[in-house]
Amino acid sequence: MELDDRKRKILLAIIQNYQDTGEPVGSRTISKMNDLNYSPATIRNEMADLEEMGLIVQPHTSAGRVPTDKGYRLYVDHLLTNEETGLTASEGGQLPGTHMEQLLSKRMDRVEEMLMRMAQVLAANTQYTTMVTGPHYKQNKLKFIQLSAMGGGKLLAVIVLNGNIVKNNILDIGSDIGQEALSRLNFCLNNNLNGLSIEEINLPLITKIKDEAGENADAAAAVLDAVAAAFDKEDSMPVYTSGATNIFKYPELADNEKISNLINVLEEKKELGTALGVVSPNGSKQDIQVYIGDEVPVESMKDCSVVTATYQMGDGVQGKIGIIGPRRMDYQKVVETLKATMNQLDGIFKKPEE
Amino acid sequence: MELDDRKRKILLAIIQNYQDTGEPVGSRTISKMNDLNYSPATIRNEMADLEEMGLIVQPHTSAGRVPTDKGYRLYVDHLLTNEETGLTASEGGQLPGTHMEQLLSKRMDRVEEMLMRMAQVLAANTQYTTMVTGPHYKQNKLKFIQLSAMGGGKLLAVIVLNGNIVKNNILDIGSDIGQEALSRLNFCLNNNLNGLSIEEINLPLITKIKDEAGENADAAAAVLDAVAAAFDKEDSMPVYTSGATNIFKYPELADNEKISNLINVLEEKKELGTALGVVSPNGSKQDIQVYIGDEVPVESMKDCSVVTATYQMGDGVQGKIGIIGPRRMDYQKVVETLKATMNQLDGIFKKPEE
DNA sequence: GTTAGCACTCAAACGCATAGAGTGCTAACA
DNA sequence: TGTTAGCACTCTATGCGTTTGAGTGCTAAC
Repeated sequence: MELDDRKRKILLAIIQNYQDTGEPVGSRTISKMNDLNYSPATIRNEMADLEEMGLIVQPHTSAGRVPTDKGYRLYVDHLLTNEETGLTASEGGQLPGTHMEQLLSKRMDRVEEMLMRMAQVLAANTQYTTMVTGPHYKQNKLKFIQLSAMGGGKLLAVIVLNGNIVKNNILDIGSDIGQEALSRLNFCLNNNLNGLSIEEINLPLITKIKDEAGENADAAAAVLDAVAAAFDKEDSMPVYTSGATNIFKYPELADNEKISNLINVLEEKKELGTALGVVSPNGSKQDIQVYIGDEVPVESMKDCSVVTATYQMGDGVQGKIGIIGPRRMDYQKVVETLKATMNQLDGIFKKPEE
Repeated sequence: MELDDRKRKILLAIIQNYQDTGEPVGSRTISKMNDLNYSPATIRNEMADLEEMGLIVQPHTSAGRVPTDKGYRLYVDHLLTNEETGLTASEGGQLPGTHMEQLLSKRMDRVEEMLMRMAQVLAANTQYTTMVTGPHYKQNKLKFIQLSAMGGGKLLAVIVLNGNIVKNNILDIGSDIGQEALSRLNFCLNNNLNGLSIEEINLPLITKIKDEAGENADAAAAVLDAVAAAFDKEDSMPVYTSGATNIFKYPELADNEKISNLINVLEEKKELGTALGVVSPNGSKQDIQVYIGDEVPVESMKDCSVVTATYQMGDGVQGKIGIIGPRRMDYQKVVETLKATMNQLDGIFKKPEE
């Protein structure tokens, strides 16, 4: 069966109406809309066709129609490829970037705090739940290491990776090292390791470093362990969430067990990496992905939809932002908000780098 | 009216029964218990007295009795002052410290991760919600500062406070400083500041440092700002939570709006400091506090009870652990679990310090 | 002081009728 | 041939009266 123009219009009308109300949409409602001057009976015939095509369903025999995942997919694909469609602009309310602009222009030095705030603002603006991963490096390299004596046989190793990702490690090396020996060890490590990726730190190099370190070989080994840990991806991928309680606003998600599962995933931050998907190695700038219902790769989110975007921080550092809402999420608004946010982020991170 | 022994026994029986079931307790239920061989009518008379004393109430005329906050308070005070009361030991299930022992014996170097895990284990063991503050210093002092050049006019300032609390700050100072000048600045700052508390860094000292820094006075000022930020308490008090979804298990908290508010507070971590109370300056070792219902200082937790404990990490560093559950929380189990946890923490942090 | 008995209360559960939104089908119409 | 009015039918949600049962307070007897 063919999806002609009238059918498409009706599908769109159903989706829009369902987005607003959350209730199944009947033929009479559609027939009363301005641009569709047909009787309910005609609409009903078309609806029967749309149902046959798997784009809408009835929750029960005598109810209106609700879009299926397939129906939403059609709508979203249409939305993403063809920007200025017959869809009305996201109606009024808060302008997507209003608060965001002030927030981002502050240019906080603590990137993490900024990301947290960003999650909060996005959640408040969209009324959905937001998750943001910390910055993540494509192909990470060691910038430099700084060792300091802490007394009590402890050594502070500050490890800085490309993209200014800083990791602290307090190492217990048994006994204190003299100031001069520490300087030498510091120099030795930096001399041998700076600019290398984790793969380039191989056994011969490690042996060489231990040789050069002499009596402080143990300390050198401890620092190398810390370096390995600093490169560990899991570790360097914190996820910030905000607006988890927004899901209470959508009655179709109101099942207590489901809410509980979802909030649990958000709190324990276990599967959020999966939900956000992999950062595509050579992804385009605004790599916006939409997962609808069952398409979401996390079990407890299969009643929701998730929209993700990749942010670029210059210098090859990037991360992901995800917005979780009900299936009947306002995809248009969310996609627009994400695009605007990405643009602003780009502007801020590009300028001061030059 | 006097609270004689029989009345106390009946109150205890009501509390225990209500803890198990969450339902109002009737006179017949109490009368069937082993150690109270009285007819329901007798029990009813006593119950009427207990109600008059404000220790129990009826949710409605023809319902059983439920303990009031005042009733719980009596019970908890009794529990805390007089350890080995007629109360049966916390019955079976998971031995409080089982997993905790393995966890803590690992002695992770990353204290924060350990605290997060601790929150998780406590939540799993108790089936309540847990919050843990990061380590917090009573009267904090600067241990040392380490400056490193990062290129691009950026400076990495690593600030270490007493108790090995490490803060990173990337400072933008406009133009790079030469290696030698940086060494001098580093020495100057450490020479003047090490061992001082925030109050001791006063204007004359700041002027002196700027003088000594000479042309790098701006950079010195930036570092001093970073030091002030490092001392900022709000900033150094992360709160980890776990088991937020455990509240779904208790039907008396099942009101969606209340759950939403509570989870929101837990997620945004706003008022958790208030909920955990102030760390008492000269508190005893295991400073266990119980807040029942309306006693909890946070609005959205007034339907819950909160039990807090102070943990000591040696060297004057301490923090707070809080457990949030329904009013009918198993106070005995929670208090015991917390005490056991505190003891284990003490053992671990004391030993390697000597 | 304790207990049996009884009338009373109230929330929750149940059954049942009703309203109303919406459908599919058929037949008539342009 | 596409569109529409009309109608019988379906199914959920709502409201309402009834019943059930747990529990109480009071009184009178032990």
